[in-house]
Amino acid sequence: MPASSTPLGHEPLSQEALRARLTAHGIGATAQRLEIAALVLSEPQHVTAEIVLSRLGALGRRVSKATVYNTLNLFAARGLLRTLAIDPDVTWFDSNTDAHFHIQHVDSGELVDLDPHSVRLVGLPPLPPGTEVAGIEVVIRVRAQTG
Amino acid sequence: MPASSTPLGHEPLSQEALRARLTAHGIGATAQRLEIAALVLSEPQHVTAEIVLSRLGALGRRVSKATVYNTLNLFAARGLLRTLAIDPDVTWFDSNTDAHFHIQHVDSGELVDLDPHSVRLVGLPPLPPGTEVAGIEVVIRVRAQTG
DNA sequence: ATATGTGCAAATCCTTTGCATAGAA
DNA sequence: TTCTATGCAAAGGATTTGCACATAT
Repeated sequence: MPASSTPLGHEPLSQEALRARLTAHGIGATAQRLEIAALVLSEPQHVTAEIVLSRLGALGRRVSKATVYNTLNLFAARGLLRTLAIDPDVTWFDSNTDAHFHIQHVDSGELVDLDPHSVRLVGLPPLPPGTEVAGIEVVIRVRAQTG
Repeated sequence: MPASSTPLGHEPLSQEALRARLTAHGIGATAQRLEIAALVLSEPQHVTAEIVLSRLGALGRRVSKATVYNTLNLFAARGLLRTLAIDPDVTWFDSNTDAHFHIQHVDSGELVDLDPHSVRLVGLPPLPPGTEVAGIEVVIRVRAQTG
């Protein structure tokens, strides 16, 4: 576990800081990974592989789709990102790894963080014997008001 | 599956009752739909298209994969089932349409209802303006205890 | 008859994978 | 070197779709 370079972990990060962050997580700092890290880790956000790919394209950086998927999955495995398994259509990656919940617009798929202080999960559910919590996800799906 | 309780609409259903239920929801009562309804609506449970397909096969009923998907989606659209969009690998359909949350085993994918009385969501999240709640999903993912 | 539903196969879409090449230690 | 990462295209798996045939009212 790192915790060395960035207190909150989401300040605009220098190339050096990014490299240190990857290294601290046991991730080799390649050009492509640094590009993706710069896009994704600089501030809390929700991204899909497709989004990362298009942003890279907009910046003129050419990174293959396979590498984007590999990198996002690697970051998630090493704790730099959190995988959100709440959308059947696409895998979302969250650069905010703190415990928090989400609002999703069902029409656009867009995700928004839920204010951690506004909603709370109360009560200890009886877990199946021999199991432990791997993660908790709360999604409030919203749509445009009808009528 | 021990039916310790019997939520609304989950009594063992006769062919007549099933037909009436479909008709009441504006669904034409075809042979295939009745087969699937008998399997799925008779008691609260979580199923995937694949599960329904294999159960039908085990009973010697031949229903095409396309029809199983069409039927489950139709049932969900008409309110007989609830779609659970919490598993990136597969779409789960829940024949318990009452508000409740879930525990999922990350290894097997298996879903279990969370006792509605043990866990509660507290606090009103500020919804994006012009939106209304379409649904709320809470998933507690568990895994086999390590160590 | 006339509108609907079913089944098969092909098509889609997201994601992963195999393998040859390129880069880093 | 020697190990690891990248890129391309193909593979994979769940779900949808087009269309001809069958069914129901």
